[in-house]
Amino acid sequence: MEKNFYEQVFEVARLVPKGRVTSYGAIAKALGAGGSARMVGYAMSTAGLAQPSVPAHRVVNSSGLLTGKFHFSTPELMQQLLEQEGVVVVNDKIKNFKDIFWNPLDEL
DNA sequence: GGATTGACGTGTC
DNA sequence: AGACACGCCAATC
Repeated sequence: MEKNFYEQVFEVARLVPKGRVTSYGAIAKALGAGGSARMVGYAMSTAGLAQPSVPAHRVVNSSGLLTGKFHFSTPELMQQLLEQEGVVVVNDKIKNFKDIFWNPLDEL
């Protein structure tokens, strides 16, 4: 552990390619945190304060639901950003989530 | 330094 | 299918 847990989370979150999404649990696992998926989400809450903007909109829960959209400037921002990248969002949930899901472990 | 918290995950009812 | 409960682990108060 040379970096803080937060920084590691931010790092992985920034690695998410455009038009793709990942889940908190996947990131946690990629960091070796395993079941500490909550920490990932918690870290993301500070992502807004992180200097290199973190694409938190590309990170959703395992169901592909935009759980953290309320933490953005505006709840609509998250969905808008995703749609901008070609991600289809329906009813606050990502369509074809499994299809566009980006696994950090696949890159790491 | 103990208790609380939390943008989660999985399993049950 | 929707709601509820418990578990995990680190940061913050």
